[in-house]
Amino acid sequence: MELGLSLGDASKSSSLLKENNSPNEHQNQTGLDFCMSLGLTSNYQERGKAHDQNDDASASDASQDETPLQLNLLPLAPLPRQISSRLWSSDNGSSENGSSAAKGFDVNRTPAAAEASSANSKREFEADDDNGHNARKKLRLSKEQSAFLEESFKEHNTLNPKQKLALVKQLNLRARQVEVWFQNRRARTKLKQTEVDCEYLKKCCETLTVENRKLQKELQDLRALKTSNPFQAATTLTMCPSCERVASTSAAAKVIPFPLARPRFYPFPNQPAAS
DNA sequence: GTTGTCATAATGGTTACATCA
DNA sequence: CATGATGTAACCATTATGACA
Repeated sequence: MELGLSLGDASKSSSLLKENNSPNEHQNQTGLDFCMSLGLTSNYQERGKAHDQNDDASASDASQDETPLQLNLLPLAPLPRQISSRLWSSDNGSSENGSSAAKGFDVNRTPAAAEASSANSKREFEADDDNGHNARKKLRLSKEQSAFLEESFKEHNTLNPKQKLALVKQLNLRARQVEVWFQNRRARTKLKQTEVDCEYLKKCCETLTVENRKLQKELQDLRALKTSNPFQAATTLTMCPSCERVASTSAAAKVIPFPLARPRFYPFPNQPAAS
């Protein structure tokens, strides 16, 4: 069974339903037109969020045998997103009490399984609570699924359509789920990397602060030296050949004759590098 | 049983790119 | 060829859910 929803223009919905098998069906988003299918056909995978349907490999094999049921919603009918989320956690027939906790659309089920269970469902659009609201259903991937995705992610952190399809088949998930998983996984990687970078920069900052203090101190000493003895000060400066920094620690204590002061550059090519 | 926190699945919006008229 | 419309996929920020302490 397929259920077509039309917002605003019923005639458009009819045409949509006829084209329901088109992989581009969801693209008809202009205006108030809104179409969805659910329940008993192989495109059980609902998705009120129309554009998701494109990601679903199974969406294109919707059965053509069923006569679509078309609803024309009244102005106060739920918004598409609400409908969408309702579908996500629609009653799968496993519970009679109607509590939202007991309900839920098992997104891990195969299309066949979903079809079988939804065959008992007559309440796909019933409100889950008094307000007519419903929460989206969040699945937890099994350990095996997660591990497999993780392995796949190690090999390539982005998916091409072929790889995606392979994972979809292997893990029995929807394409959108695989896609979202990779998306979120990339986000986690990026976040982790950002944290590492942040830590590294923090360390750099600390090092530079210490370095800066040292240099400030050196500068202070040099200035003090210069004011106390301007002639000697010039001759006591030494330059580290590696970092090209002026050392002034003992400069104030004794005067080093100019020729003995370290040259800025070693004049001979074979001269060992400064340690 | 309730509450707070955390990990993460899912959503909606935006953008870039390809294709077509 | 240039251009606008449209479709598609990827990314991002954010939300919401489920598990657990």
